[in-house]
Amino acid sequence: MALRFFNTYSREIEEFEPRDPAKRPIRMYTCGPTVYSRAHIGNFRAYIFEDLLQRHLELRGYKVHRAMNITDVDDKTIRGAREAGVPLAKFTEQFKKAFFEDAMALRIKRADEFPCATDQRYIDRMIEMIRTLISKGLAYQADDKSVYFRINKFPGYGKLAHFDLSQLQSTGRVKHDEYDKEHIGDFALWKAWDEEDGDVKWDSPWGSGRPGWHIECSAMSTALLGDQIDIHCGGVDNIFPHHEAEIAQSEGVTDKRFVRYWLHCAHLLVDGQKMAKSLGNFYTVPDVLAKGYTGRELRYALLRVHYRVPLNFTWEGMNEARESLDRIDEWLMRLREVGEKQTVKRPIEKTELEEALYDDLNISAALGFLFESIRETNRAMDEGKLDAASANAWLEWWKRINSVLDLEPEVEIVVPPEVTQLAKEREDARRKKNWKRSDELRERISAFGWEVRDTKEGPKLTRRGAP
RNA sequence: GGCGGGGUAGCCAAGUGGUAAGGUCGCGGUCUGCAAAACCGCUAUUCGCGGGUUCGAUUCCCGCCCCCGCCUCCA
Repeated sequence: MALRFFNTYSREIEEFEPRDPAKRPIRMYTCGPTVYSRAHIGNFRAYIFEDLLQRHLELRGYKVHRAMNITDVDDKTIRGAREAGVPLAKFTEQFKKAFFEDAMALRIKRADEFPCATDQRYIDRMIEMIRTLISKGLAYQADDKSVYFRINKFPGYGKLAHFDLSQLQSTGRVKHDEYDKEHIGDFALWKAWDEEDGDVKWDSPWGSGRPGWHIECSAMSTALLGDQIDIHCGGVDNIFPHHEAEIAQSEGVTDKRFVRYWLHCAHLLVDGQKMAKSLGNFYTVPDVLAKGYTGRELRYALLRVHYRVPLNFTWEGMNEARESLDRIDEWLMRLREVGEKQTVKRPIEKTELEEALYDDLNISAALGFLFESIRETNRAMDEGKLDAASANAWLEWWKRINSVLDLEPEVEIVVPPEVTQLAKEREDARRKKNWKRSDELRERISAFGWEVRDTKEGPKLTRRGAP
């Protein structure tokens, strides 16, 4: 079955054909965080989508080489550092660290490369690219000493966003220096130093300054992945201007098609509104963990809705995530019990879940199949009709599936001695049919976060909301 | 104004030209001392609204309404 993705460029679902699948890995570039504050869970929705995409490609047998940039110089990082009274690098360091912590909590696979915009290697490359753009007439230095991209000289500008440049309206979000630019839509490649930048500056043929926002991605992606990359992802808000500008810069320099497939993730909403720092309606990963949820639960909550559909974040949704995961956990435990005695392992031949993902990562259909399978195998186990070999076959299947979803609970959690002791006392009480004491002890066990279940094989302790 | 995304049960959410997956919640049942877990049953005569095409539309076409996003440094 063919792998298909919705390409923002064409606005159509297209069959995925990597540029050169035989000779080299798929080249994937994903827009990463701007490290001026801790990323919020809306940012992480995009990173989880990219994680799902990469893992799914790998399950399919592709090798993936992925780069994720870290923007560690821009207006906001400079302002933050100034306000904190620390050097830029020191200011951004804490948020880089936080980003990796949060990504790990959400089980996001590390990219192969995490280039930083302030790396001299990339600054040099940006300067080189800007030089080329100027020599081709695609860029110019204005009176304010900054260098701008001349969008009127690049005919394709606006094609990704499907914008007609004459229709552009200012939202007032960004201050325009209209006197200096030839066209209001011209964007900065190199920003001339000004006082507010303090000691944040690099030398260039156009004087001291710093890179514009978009050029870093063009420089780092082409430096690490080559002139032409297979997949480029980000949030929908990056379509314009950021990715549009990247196309203009990269293709302006190389004269080659920059990206084959543009994939964009819809926003995470709160109360029906986009989650954003500027609106103040955001949660960070630690905020969610502080409410008692695990990274795994948040991962599930952000993963379970198709990436192109806006997802409204709610605590009710977090609870649904918890309950759904508990269902999966219970199922795995039962399968392991049934499969224990049998060692021959061969996955069950079920491809529905993977096929759902082939269809533009249809995660909802995929999870639908997972839960249907869970119900069917649970029924078979209830009836004693699932043999050890089949249980193991399902476990092997799950192992494959879980390499994409990564939703399995952490290693077996050891039951604390206090809980074991309470469970023992409860069994004594139950033997004496002292139900009142038995129920009290169940309550006390529950207070430790554990649940005791009386099964035919005796009492069993399980942990609710496992990490 | 331009360009997108979305509107399917209390909530979340797939899907198809032939009469609606799954999750969660709720109710009833089996099991249990009682529970829990699991399973069984019930829960949208209906897919934003109005037309059209069709034997048949939630699905295709036209018009309209509502929500969200982007329109030059937001994932």
